[in-house]
Amino acid sequence: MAIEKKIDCVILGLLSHEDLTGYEIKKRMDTSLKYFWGASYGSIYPALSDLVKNGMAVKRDETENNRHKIIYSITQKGRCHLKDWLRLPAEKDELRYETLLKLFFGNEAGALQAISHIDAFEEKIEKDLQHLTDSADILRKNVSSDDTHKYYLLTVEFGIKTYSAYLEWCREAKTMLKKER
Amino acid sequence: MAIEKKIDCVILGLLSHEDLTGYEIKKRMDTSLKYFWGASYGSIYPALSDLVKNGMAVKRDETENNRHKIIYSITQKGRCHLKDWLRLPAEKDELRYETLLKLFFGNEAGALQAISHIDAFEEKIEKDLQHLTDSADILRKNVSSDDTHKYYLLTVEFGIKTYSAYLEWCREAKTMLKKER
DNA sequence: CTTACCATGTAAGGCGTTACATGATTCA
DNA sequence: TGAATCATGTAACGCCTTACATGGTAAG
Repeated sequence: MAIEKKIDCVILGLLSHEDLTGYEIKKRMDTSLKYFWGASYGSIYPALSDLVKNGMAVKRDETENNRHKIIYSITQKGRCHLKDWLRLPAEKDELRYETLLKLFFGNEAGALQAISHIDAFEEKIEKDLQHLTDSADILRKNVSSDDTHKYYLLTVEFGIKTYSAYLEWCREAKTMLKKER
Repeated sequence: MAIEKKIDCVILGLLSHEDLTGYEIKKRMDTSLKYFWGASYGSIYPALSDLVKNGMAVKRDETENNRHKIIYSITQKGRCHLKDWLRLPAEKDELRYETLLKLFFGNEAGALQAISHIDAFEEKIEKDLQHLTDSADILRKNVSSDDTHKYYLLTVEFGIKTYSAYLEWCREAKTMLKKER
């Protein structure tokens, strides 16, 4: 099993904090990680099976108020694997913004349409920024109690910084487009 | 042929400016578009075939100083398709930063390692920012002559804004990590 | 009683990269 | 003469998403 498969490493990373079910892992992806990494059930559950098969994690069945769960824990081998991967330099930081793509070809459609794409983008970013700011407030209160919060906060602050820059750009871009029409 | 296939729309967008060969399209992807969209030959050439098959583009063979080329042009139908796609709201703006992922799990590896990931990230961003700044300077000089430059400049300014924010974050994040060790 | 959430998975198919294969020309 | 660039393509493979399939529980 090579080191490169990202989904495995992400899951191991989450399991290194705490034991989790596949469902809970998905929730983490949709909240804490969603701004810079995503994954669906269709990749999470098979990855969990592989992890167990390769001795990186173990699973146990539990029933809580008649509800069946499969809880995964990281093994020593899994922790080593995670550490090896964390040591390697990041190889791919990539951004795919359809909004920018549409803007790039903006002359084909005109300034009004470009502005409406920017408006939609701005609205989404504003909402997400609010959410990030809330997260940061909560994290700052707990940052001393748990070291994992410190690193989580760092990624949230990355989001806040960049999303604020996006908003600045939105305003300037729209001003430019309105002026030159 | 549905509207959704991105690679087709990107190629049509490029062809809406000028006739191009597959090779030249790849070059555009690696320069003007690389900060927010990427594509390899393995997706470009098949897409070009499909585009011709569907009447969105036409190709012609040419020989320039004994060098064989296949030059593609957009058709009226292709232009309509492009415009239809440009009208639709952008559905996916997504970022996948392995650096942030590794940072998120930073407590497993420690502050020193986190800092070295940030250093690598910072170095790459600084280089790219320089390149973006150079592009912006050139574009600003030509922005009045050609409307397509205006929109190109907008995306470059997006890059400059966000990359500058990244650098600010890098410095703050490192300060935080060094202080708390 | 029905909507939302908890919970686990599979199958088909899409999309794209990497690596390979080939060959000409230009420049040092 | 050898490296870089121009130029076109294919095949294998990997990875992931979407949609489907199933069923329990909590809350309103």
